[in-house]
Parts: sequence; C-alpha cells; structure tokens
Amino acid sequence: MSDNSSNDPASGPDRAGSSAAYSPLYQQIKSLLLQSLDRGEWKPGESIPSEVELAARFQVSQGTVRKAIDELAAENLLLRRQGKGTFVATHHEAKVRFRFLRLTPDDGKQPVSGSQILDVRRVKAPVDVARALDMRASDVVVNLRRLLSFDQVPTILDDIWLPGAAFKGLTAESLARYRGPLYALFESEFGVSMVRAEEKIRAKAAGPEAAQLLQVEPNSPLLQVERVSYTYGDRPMELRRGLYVTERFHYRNNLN
Amino acid sequence: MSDNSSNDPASGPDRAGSSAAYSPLYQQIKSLLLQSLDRGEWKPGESIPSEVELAARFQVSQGTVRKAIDELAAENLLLRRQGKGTFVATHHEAKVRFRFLRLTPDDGKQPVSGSQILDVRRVKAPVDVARALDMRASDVVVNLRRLLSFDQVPTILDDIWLPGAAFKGLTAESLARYRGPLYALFESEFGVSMVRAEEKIRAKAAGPEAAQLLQVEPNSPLLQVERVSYTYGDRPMELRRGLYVTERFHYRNNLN
DNA sequence: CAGTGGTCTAGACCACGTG
DNA sequence: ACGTGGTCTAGACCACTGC
Repeated sequence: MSDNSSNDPASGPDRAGSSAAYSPLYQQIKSLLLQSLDRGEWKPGESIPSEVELAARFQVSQGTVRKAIDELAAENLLLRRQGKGTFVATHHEAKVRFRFLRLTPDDGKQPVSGSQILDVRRVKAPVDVARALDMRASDVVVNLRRLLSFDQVPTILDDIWLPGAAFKGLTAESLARYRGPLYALFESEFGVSMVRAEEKIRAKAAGPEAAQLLQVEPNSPLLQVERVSYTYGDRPMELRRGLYVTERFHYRNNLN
Repeated sequence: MSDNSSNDPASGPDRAGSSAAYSPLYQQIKSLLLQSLDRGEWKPGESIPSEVELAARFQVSQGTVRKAIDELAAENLLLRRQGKGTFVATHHEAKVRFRFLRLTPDDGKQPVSGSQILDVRRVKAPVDVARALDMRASDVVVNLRRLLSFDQVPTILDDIWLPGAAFKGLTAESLARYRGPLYALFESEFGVSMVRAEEKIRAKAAGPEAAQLLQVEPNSPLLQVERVSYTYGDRPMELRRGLYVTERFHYRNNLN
C-alpha cells in the first residue's frame, strides 16, 4: 500500500468484496486470483503473471501476493516452479495424471491401463444425482459407463454423471477416440477444471452385471467408491460411482 | 542473524546438521523443533515457547521461526492458537479425537461408541508385522484385538500390533479400565505420539470368526483397512488391521 | 494492559532456469 | 545476464486472550 502511511489493510482502495466483517488482504487477493482462474484468464498449464507483476496490479507488497499464491499452491490449484514461474494446475502432465485415483498395485509396478466405453446416454437427472450435482431433477445429465483395465485385467467399473449443459459435445465417438485421463479431456474440451473431490467408500458385493464385466464371481467383495468432483468455487461437476476389484490393488491413503 | 552483515544462511554458527548440501535456515529450525518434540521437551497439550523466544534461542528472525512452525502446524504436529500460543498436538481433546478414524455415519449423527477388548497377547513378531514395524522377527510385539461398536452395533474389528519394548506395561486390565481413543492412551501412558499414518484399503469377504463377532453373514463384504502409524522421525509404531462394516457407515476421503 | 500469534511491508540476497 | 520464485530480516501494526 504505497499511498498509505499506516498499514491498515482495510483502508486502501476497495480491492475485493467491499464490506464484509474482516478479511486479511492476502485472502482478498486469493479470491481475486480464484476469480481469474475461474474466468479462464489463465488456462491450465499456462503460467500466471509473476509475483512482482501481480503485486503491482493489486497494489500490495510482493509478500502479500506470495502468501495468497502459497495457499493456492497448497490446494494444488497452482504449481510453483522456481526460476520459471507459477503455473495453473492441469490434469495433463504425467506427474499429476490420475491425481484423483488412489488405487495402487500391491507390487508397486505401475500397470498398463486401458479404457473401454460401455455406454453414453443423455437423460433427465435421477433425484440422487441431481442432489449431488446441485441440479434440478428436470435438468439433463450425461451418463457414461466405462471399464478400466490394468495389465489387461478388468479392475474398475465406473458410472459417471455430468451436467448436460456444461458437457454438450460429449459423445461416445469422441470418447472412444480419446486416450488419457477423463479429467484432462474435461479440461481441454469443455473448460471444466476439477480441483477437488470428496469420496465415500464402502465394501459391496458384486451384482450379476458388475461381476460379469469385471470377471469376478457374483457376490465377490468390491470396493465401492462414490466421488463428487468440484471445480473452482466449490461447484460440483461430476458424480462418479466406481466399483474396484481389490485383489491385486489397494486404495492407499495418508492420514495426518 | 544479528552478527552477520550478509544474510548468508549457511555462514552463521552451526545450527543443525553441519555439512549437508544446502538446507534453508527455517528447515534447520524445523528439525531442531522436531528433535525437541521427539525428546519430549514439550509434552502433548503443552505450549511451546513463543515465537520471539524461539527466535532468540536459535538466533534467527521471528519470521524464520514462524515459517518453521507454519510447516509443523500444517502437518498437524503443532497447533497455533492466536493470542494464546502454539501447542503440541495431542490425541486427547474432543476436536482432534479419532483423528485417524475416517469411518463416518451415513446420516451424519455422531454415534455413541463402545470398545470391547477381546484379547491381549505378547508374542514374537510374525514376519509381516516385523517388516511393517521395522523390527526383527525375534522381537516381541503386543497383539491386541478389540471390537468397536457404534450405537451398540458392532462395526469395527481391530487387530493391533505394537512393539513390545515401547509398550511394556500394556495389559488387558489397564485397557479394560481405559475410556477414550487408544492413541491418547499411548500418548499419556507410553509417551508414544502418533503423528501420521498410511492406510491400505480393500474389500474383503467376512471370514467365520469376523462374521460372528461383527454379527454379519459369513462372506459379507467388509472394508479391510491396514494402517501403519508413525511417531516423530517416521518411526513406525503400530500396525493395525481393521475390518469395517459399511452398512450404515462409510469411509470418507477428500482429494486435492 | 501485556503477551501471543497474524498480517503487511520493504528490501536484500540466494537458487534455479533460460537465454 | 536476467527474471523467476525462495529465503531471510527488521519493524510496524492488528486481532485475540487473559490477567
């Protein structure tokens, strides 16, 4: 705040939300950065302006910008690379691919993966799906089913629900052609960046259809993983129900 | 560094490990703090010295101490409370109790929990246990089995393995008397603070004994959770194999 | 009111990546 | 050589807690 002899963070020109109880400057800067990300001012994989530049733009010190970026980096929305700049996180890039997939081979060797699209439909949202995605039951959703194999062994059966409006051009053909993580496709083809997800996990006996597709005995124990993925602004954009075969794989998790 | 006109972080008096490639000052401070925690200089629940005090002790600026503490707080080893001080994390305290338990009721209402000790034995470590706990197979371990119930419904069957040396006085009687999380007991009775854990999760059919104890049909699908817990310095101190009934509960997880 | 952590600034220098 | 993020410092003031 160059024009302000006291360092009062609330006195400067109106930077973000105007009134509000009290929010530290760096939080306000963080919100502004989030808005820019959401607005698509900087695309996934691209670099954002340098800290000095942002400091000038927002009329704050570099340290304040830094703290805002620190938090966004901690949340994996941004990626700092010393000497190069700060980049918008992306689901392309080998390093963060399958960022949301916690299923891991017991022996540690990463397997060859293959995907088979079983079905793509556009339907009115079932109530539970509508509730999870914050939509009305009259809204249209895309329902996508696929089978993932690792080292040729069928391992994950996914049942995926997406808001129809945001995923207009999504067809079985475009999916069949595509190689790589779905989230990368969502990002580059539909401008939807998944930033965070919540999962609910339980054990479930395989039904007849799942057993057949996953090539296990009916009633075999499967891991059922229900995931809701969110974009910027905590807007839910995907509901995914997966059934995992955990014979030679396990779901890994770290607790702090 | 008051006595050093240049801000060279490597030139001052030898603060931590001496040589080593290069480590930022605040990382060295962090190591020193970790050593103090490990050594028990400050006990769980207690406050550590103030930032100014630590800055004076280590001959660095408050900002550097702050950054070290920031990281320890992010890892949940320390807890900052504005206006009061910085405290050593503890498994007592309602807020962080069951910090490592991710099983959550589907309806959100937190249940009444009860614990029943089934068995406590001291045996030579089986090979897999020895490997997980970084021990020799000739070493003695404590093996503890218990049944957790939520709202009177048997839900978790735990099979727990602990290094015998560190848990000398652990008996069935002392456990039966104790109420509250095991990790809190480990902390106050044995000076072992669990700081971090890794879990491997899979779906498993209930064997006859588990089915009987958990009051489910044999071959019912159960969540099998294998957890290794670590103290300071990444030393594994517990192997825990749990079987969870996920009829009215689920394992929740957040992905970033 | 004093003491604690929390925010903000300004400026110096370091490590890294690229030309 | 230059620009980027990373570290470190010193000092000011704010917000919260408890005496």
